[in-house]
Amino acid sequence: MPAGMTESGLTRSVEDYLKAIFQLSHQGGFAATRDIAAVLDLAAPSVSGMVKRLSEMGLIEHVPYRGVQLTSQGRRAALRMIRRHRVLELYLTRYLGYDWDNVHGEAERLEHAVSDDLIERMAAALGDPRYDPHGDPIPTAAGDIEETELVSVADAELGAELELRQVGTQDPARLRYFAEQGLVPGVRVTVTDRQPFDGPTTLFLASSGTARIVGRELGRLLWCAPLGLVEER
Amino acid sequence: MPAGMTESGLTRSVEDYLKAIFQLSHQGGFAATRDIAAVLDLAAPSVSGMVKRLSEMGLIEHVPYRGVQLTSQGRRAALRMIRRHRVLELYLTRYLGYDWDNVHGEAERLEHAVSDDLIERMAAALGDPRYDPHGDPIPTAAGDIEETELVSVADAELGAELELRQVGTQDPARLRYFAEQGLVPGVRVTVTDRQPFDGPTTLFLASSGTARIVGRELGRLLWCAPLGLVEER
DNA sequence: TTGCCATATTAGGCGTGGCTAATGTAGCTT
DNA sequence: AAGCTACATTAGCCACGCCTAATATGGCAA
Repeated sequence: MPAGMTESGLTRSVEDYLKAIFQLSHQGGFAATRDIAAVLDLAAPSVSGMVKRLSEMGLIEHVPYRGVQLTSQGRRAALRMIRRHRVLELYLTRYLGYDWDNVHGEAERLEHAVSDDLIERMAAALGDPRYDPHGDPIPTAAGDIEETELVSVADAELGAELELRQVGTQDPARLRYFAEQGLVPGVRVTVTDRQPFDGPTTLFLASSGTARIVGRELGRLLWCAPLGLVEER
Repeated sequence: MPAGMTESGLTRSVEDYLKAIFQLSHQGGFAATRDIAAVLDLAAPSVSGMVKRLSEMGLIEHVPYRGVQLTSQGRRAALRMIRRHRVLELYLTRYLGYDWDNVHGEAERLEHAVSDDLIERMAAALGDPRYDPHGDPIPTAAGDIEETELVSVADAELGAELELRQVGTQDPARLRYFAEQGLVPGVRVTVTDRQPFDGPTTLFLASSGTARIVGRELGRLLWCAPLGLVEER
């Protein structure tokens, strides 16, 4: 086996591209070259070059000047990386004293180095978890991932009773702020108010009996399920 | 910071070379190009090329046609990698169900990816351990390593009472065999016999009251301290 | 002393994965 | 319909880290 490869037979770079493309083509669409470049912090021509290689490897479909889409093989590899990342985040948080705001970078590097065997040992130690510390679903070892319809706090209807499910950022400062505000996965909130012109949303937290005002930018990071429709998790 | 680098600012390759050179120049001497190549499973010219770079980086001294030696900076970097490797081996063994015969490869890949922070968290969880699962001393975070005079079973004097301290192989088959035979660090043995012409050594195991016959090749892998001079560890 | 042989080095090449500068293309706007 | 602009691609470059083939060196043996 050639050098520079991880257990999957792919390079670290390839693994990072696939993960980025997966996240960008979330709703079935195409991922644009410049968006991939932005996510990975690379120059656009570097992405063009890699796109060519990934496409020759059968991991993506490339429509010139349109963007790329994962093939089923590429999707499988991407989900594998996401499983690794999320299992690592949860393990580090649960057993090694990491917090949800500083665990991302460590998992980002480890996800390329650990064996599948180690990931499964960690998952077993964690009791085959379904969600990572940010509430994101952990794909199964078989490559299935839960897809739930969620609504962001910024878009939720007035009066809606919601359960906060996922916090969609890895920015440490924002995560620390959310934690301070008690805005963590599992919390139940009611949307009591929203200012006009895309203004901030006011939430009532059932548990603490207090209110929170959440601006547009942060509100878009807080993903909720309508209460009442809440399945057990 | 340029790409392809680990937390130390060195590449994976560089880290591997330094570790190999450290282990080869164990007793203060020079490490030869071909020995480095053999340890890392590379062609000799690849090593010549890297030697040039390492030497320009100030990590080694190179005497052409003689070999290389670590500078103090190189030694520090090598000991850091050895600490990482050994802490990882012990952590994986203690907490994630690995055995001493299958933990090496996993640690070998992780040692390049984990942060110093994570290593220190693991070390803390383990109670600042001094020895890895094979009995090898773990360098401190400050870069000090215990140096003990040990004698191999193959060279030990007849009648000597010894404590087995280190098992000097990573070969799974040999390690499993040693474990089956009860030849693990901490065990006390007496050298009761040795066949002539570099023949096998017979050991008496105090704990089980049984004898073991150990051939030359394996005997050289079992490193012992004379009993009586045994400091607490 | 001269060869020979093991070892080391130099020469030249390749794949990966970045970069900048130059060029092409699609789609909106006037 | 023409042109502008944002985006994508191609061209050409570089560092890293490996390789094989060719050459140099040092030490032992005849």
